Amino acid sequence: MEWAIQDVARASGTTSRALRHYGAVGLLAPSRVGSNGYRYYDQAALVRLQRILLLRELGLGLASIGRVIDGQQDAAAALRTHLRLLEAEWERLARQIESVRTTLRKTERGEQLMAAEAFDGFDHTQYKDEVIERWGQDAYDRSARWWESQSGAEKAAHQQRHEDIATDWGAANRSGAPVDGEVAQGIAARHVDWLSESVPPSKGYVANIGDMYVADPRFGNNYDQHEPGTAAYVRDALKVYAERSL
Amino acid sequence: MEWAIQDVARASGTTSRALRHYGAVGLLAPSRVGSNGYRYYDQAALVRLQRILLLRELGLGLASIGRVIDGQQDAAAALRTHLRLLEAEWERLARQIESVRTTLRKTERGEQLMAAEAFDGFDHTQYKDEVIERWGQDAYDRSARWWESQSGAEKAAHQQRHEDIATDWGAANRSGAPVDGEVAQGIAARHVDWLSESVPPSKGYVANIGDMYVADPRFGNNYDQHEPGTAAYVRDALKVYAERSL
DNA sequence: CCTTGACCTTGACGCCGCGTCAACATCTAC
DNA sequence: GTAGATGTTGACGCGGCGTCAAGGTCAAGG
Repeated sequence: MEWAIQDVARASGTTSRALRHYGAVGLLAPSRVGSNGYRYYDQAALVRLQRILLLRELGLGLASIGRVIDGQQDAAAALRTHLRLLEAEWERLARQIESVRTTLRKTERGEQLMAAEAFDGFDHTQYKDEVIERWGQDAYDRSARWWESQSGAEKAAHQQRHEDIATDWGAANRSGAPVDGEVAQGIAARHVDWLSESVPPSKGYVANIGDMYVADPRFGNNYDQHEPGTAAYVRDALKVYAERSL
Repeated sequence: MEWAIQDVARASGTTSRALRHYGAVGLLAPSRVGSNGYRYYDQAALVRLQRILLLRELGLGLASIGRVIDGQQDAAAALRTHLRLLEAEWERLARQIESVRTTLRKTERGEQLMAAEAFDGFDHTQYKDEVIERWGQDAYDRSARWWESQSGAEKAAHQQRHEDIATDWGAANRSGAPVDGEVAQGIAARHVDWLSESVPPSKGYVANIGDMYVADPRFGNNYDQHEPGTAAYVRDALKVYAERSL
């Protein structure tokens, strides 16, 4: 007993195009191909198709399905792997939905949160892992809570202050002012003051954050863009400031 | 102040490839292009980029982002539409995850649910609308509940019984046995008995279901594949049986 | 001046699972 | 014979870039 492609498609709830596709990728070959090129499927092919469609409904990719069906991979193992992927995606979606809801609420309240919050290289979510690794979970949590509590305008102001400080760092470096001189130490004081808006800065924190500016170009560029080598200059000036004044 | 593409990429947490892509699709043009073809971005471009990335993090497509940013579409409206999509997808994923978990449990218990539950052309979900239209909502609900309550093995057995009956219908038709004769009516009795597994068959139901076998090839093929014209044969035999015995 | 290495360009394919024409051959029924 | 349903292969499209490929440009150092 055999069926034409359209019969199979209707019986299985898929399409003839999909069946041809499965043939093309070597997932399901017709049991017979007529001299006219027509594809015919027998009972065995239907069973195989059914297994394919079952796994596909679960969201597996055609490649995995092929491996499972041909016995090259354990079905349970494939499903477990797949399940983890699905769950991760599901959680990602949940977070995204929350973000959209929040953003929607804010825009409806008329907030212009998409305005001019220029990049500051200190995005409190983007570098989450690094921040936690270096200063611990609480520091991150406090910082994140603080950041979340700010309005768009407050965030923008905060970043503007930093932008000004970075510009001054660049100018100081360009002018050749010594890192332990009055100019540099004055900027360092403002820098620490700026830092204290989000996190109460300890001596060790201030002394070491400069290393990160130098080591990590994602942070350092904020300074080096004004004048090359400024990140290192900032690092040294902050170390001096931490020793002297904290 | 302007920045080279790589600087912008690092500062914004994206890639130069993406920036070129945004340029190519008209989403974000560089503020200046050098005579050497190099792209440079100024503050305004950065602000625009930031809005792009914000919306992209929320999962919006580049096309929508373009419309929103260029003020051709209300941001709130776009976000609401998008939110509905996300929520639908989220629920779909949740259902899929449940399916995978169920399937995984079964395969781990050793059940061969991917085995030979061949298509029967009577899939209780596939033809939902038709079934409801012909026999009403309750009939469908009852049938669906019954079907759902069956295990894989029970479903397979149910379908195997039908497969046997269909084979016999084909043989009876081929042999030329009269539809009101002993052979055909015997098969009709088994057929009705089989039907009663899922739905208590009324006289009218039995008398008319044969019409559907003939009218709808998706159903009729199950019989005609054994011997052409068997669907009509079954229809006639069932009509006689309904009159005489129900 | 030359090299090295980092960075820039355009162009094009790949991914994933088919949907959707297009252009043409074949089967079925009247 | 002819219409209409159904079959074939071939190729593009989708979304958002990643990832070569092949080559031009620039700053720094010898």
